[in-house]
Amino acid sequence: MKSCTTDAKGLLKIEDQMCFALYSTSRAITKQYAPLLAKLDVTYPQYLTLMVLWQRDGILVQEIASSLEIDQATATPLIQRLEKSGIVTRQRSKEDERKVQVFLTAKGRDLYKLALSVPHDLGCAIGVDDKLAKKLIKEANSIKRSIQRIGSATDDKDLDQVNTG
Amino acid sequence: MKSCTTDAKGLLKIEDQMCFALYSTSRAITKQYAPLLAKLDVTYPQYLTLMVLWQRDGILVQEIASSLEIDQATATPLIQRLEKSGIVTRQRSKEDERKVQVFLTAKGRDLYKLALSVPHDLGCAIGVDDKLAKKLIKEANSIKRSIQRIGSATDDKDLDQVNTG
DNA sequence: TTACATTATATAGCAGGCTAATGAATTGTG
DNA sequence: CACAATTCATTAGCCTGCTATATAATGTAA
Repeated sequence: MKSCTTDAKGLLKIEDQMCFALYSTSRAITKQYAPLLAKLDVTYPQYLTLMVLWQRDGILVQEIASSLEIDQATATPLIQRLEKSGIVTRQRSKEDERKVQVFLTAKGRDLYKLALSVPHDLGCAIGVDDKLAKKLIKEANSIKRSIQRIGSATDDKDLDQVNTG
Repeated sequence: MKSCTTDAKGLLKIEDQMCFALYSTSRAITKQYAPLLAKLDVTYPQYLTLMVLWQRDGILVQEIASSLEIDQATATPLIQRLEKSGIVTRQRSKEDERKVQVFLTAKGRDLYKLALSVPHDLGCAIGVDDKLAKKLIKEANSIKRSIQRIGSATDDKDLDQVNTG
């Protein structure tokens, strides 16, 4: 009788896990980005970094990290690689020497024109209609808000739960 | 006039990107898993691997890879780390020496009992109701299907698109 | 049966991700 | 002012992920 050490009842199935659905789908889409971003010679996280810089050039390492919702220690080498590619430059702030500002180079600014076709091309590659995309963004954001809400509730008292795995 | 090299019109904003929403949300949830899985002394991908093995012990490396929707070259070292932790054993198949079967050890089987509380505890940590979770799984799966559909359509002729970024 | 393709796994090299620890600059406080 | 705490960035060490390549076993065709 192995019923205690195997999942005969199917209580822990990978295809029922919300996190797995998001994790595998985001990787599937990222894989579709790859050939498009290859034309700009950047990776997906580097592309996200550029998006932020095209909005606000000269922002700090920490601001890029929080925009991408990644750790600062992940952002530093990411930006260093962009610097090595000649897409950005880094420069210590004069007012506060702890801070490092990230600036687009001419090459980095020029990539913007190439990037403009990426969303359209990706739409072709994944064939997802705009309505579903917007709905998913909304739902994903509501999950992140919920996590933040619970996480900040140091006094976690009456938090009831469900099996959302 | 920098309007050609910066995104004044907001055409490429990170918060409008569906892929970013999935990518950042999946990492946010994975971070909530970490303390729960620390009790089993496994990572999230290792936990997914265990889920598959609790369903079908003794399956091949390639079967684990396809279940997790990761590359086979990612699966091998993942399984090797589980082996080093004493959670699984690997063994060349007798009938076909190319194949490697992965078996749970007693320790690996025992972890199942501990894992049973993970979905509940994660629900507490992220506070997402079951209905939303199921909806997201469905939507994510429909995206993956759409990608497969287009990807397999070598004769991609009349595929119209949208900006789903 | 030799030759060639295919299959299954493993390895190498690179780019993220994370936590933890380090270092340098700034801020806050007694 | 001095010293502690904080802040910002970097580095180190680990675990994913990927592509490309290698290696061995199997399948297939001439």
